[in-house]
Amino acid sequence: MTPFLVFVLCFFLFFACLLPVVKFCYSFFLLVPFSRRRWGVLWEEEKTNDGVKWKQLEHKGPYFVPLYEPLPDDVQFYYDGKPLKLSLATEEIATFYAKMLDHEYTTKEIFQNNFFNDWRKEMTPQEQEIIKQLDKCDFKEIHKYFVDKNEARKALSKEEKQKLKEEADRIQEEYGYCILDGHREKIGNFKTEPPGLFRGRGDHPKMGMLKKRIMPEDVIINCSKDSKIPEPPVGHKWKEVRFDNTVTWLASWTENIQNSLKYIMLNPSSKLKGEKDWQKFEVARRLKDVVHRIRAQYQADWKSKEMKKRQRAVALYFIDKLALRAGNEKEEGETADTVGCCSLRVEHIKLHSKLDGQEHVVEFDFLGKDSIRYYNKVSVEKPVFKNLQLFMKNKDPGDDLFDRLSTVILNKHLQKLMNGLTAKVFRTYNASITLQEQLKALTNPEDSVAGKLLSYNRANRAVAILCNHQRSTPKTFEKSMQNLQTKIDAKKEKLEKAQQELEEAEDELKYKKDAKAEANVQKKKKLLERLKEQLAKLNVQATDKEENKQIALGTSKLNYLDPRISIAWCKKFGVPIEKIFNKTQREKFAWAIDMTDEDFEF
DNA sequence: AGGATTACTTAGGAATCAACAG
DNA sequence: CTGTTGATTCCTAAGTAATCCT
Repeated sequence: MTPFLVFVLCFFLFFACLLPVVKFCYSFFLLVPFSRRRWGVLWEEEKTNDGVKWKQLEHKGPYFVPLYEPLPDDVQFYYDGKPLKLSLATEEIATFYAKMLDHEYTTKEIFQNNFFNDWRKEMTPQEQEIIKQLDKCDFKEIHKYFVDKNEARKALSKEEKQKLKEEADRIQEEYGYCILDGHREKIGNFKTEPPGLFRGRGDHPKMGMLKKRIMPEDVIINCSKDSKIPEPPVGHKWKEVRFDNTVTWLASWTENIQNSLKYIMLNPSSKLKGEKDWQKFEVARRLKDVVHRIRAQYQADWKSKEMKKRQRAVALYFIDKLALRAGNEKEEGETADTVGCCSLRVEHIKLHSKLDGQEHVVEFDFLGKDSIRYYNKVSVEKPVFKNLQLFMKNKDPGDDLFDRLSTVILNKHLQKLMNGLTAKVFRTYNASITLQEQLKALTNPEDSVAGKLLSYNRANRAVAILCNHQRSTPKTFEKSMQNLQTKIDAKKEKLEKAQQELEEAEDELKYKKDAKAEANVQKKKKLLERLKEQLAKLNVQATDKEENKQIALGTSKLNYLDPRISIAWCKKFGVPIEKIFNKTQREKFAWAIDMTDEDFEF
């Protein structure tokens, strides 16, 4: 080897070794100050290594919720009027039911039956012999015990509460964080789910079933090979320890109700989740560029010779226009009967050639995710209407509306139209674009901050309505509305009084033009102005509240609205970001707060 | 190809916390 | 200071969609 070659080799080796150092320094000294770029660079980096989500992952495993503490001897369970001492396992399950006694769930037959079935399975043979009917079980004393215990906890002294808080903080500190690629990151759900009775939403066939306690033997740990592997609690073992860096979860277990997996994952504030979130909105922005083409195509497909294509085109139209969910098929009898677009049945829509002065109206009425009702009357294009008539012909109410379509077929089609496009992207896209348009239309630059916030909430509300994000009217709604009205009335009265006083003061000024009278007029004027402002603010509040009664704004804000739209709006109109994003939201959207200027356009 | 499994996002309600009025 | 109320945080169920498996 010639000295020259050796030199060249050393030269390259030297720089190869230096590369990580250079990279580190670069990111440290250059990118941190210009943090706007940080996310961009990181994303670029991630794209190159396919499937690998991290290089280093170290954590302590899940925090296991405390074991069951038996009831004191004087708290009794009664069967058929007679006290009955239960075995520990049976007693624990009894407490699950007892705790829920004043919840609506326990009045439902399915809940009762499922509970009783599962409970009996865990009883000793002797208990099984005695306890044969749920309605002979008396849990009242146990119920009262827990109610009292709750009260007692609330009534604890400041110091005692502080102590409990400190203990919780200690657990959070120990189990609530992990090390991911050298950064300490917050974990989302670091505790195992406690045992209890399954609370499904809507008409769930499994409500009331026993949700078993998770033990270390059920848990799979995922971490990096060279990290400090978490210790299972003493006397226990993990089900498995694996080192899979193509997934983002830290631990998982199989839940016994649906036999599905549960995961311990990172908090939304983490870099990993933030990048994913950002990516999601970038995909939606790409849809913006091609959506016109896609719309033109599905409109053309309404007239296709193939039934399959027509169904696809009509379904996509619904997903686009009404922001419906995709609607995967689900196993019958395992979950509540809910549907999305592709799984709509004939019974879920009604067709009206004419309704309330509109033509070709489709009336939707079905239960969607979480058994939330979707009810809407929409006037559609004539070909859509004709197609729906065709799809419904010779079908029973319980038949699929789109019998030749599934989410898999639809998504395969979408994938061809745009890289990364799936049905749910339309929801993200339509939500974000609606917010941007509504903000443009509703914001008045002359308004006060409070007025601008009302506009923001209204824009947010338009999105929530589009996405059908509902909530049950808060229990205290009527009362708090009344309180607000009382306040408004009081303010009005004050205002009238101030008005009168001002007039009087002005009269007096006309009468004796001295400095004192002049000052008085000015004072009264100021007071009047202030009261007017306060009244306006209260009225705004009342409007906002009423309009928000059954609408949940949080879900769209957290999941569908590109935070950069909101941040740009704040910057443009001088509204502090804290007014629209609370602490958690600011943490989740740190990536966006970092990179957004006032001229950002979705 | 298509059903099953896995991984991850989205969702509303309950529990808890903080702010405010009385 | 204390109880009420609204806001925030926690919890975990219920979706979507990718991937695995046969």
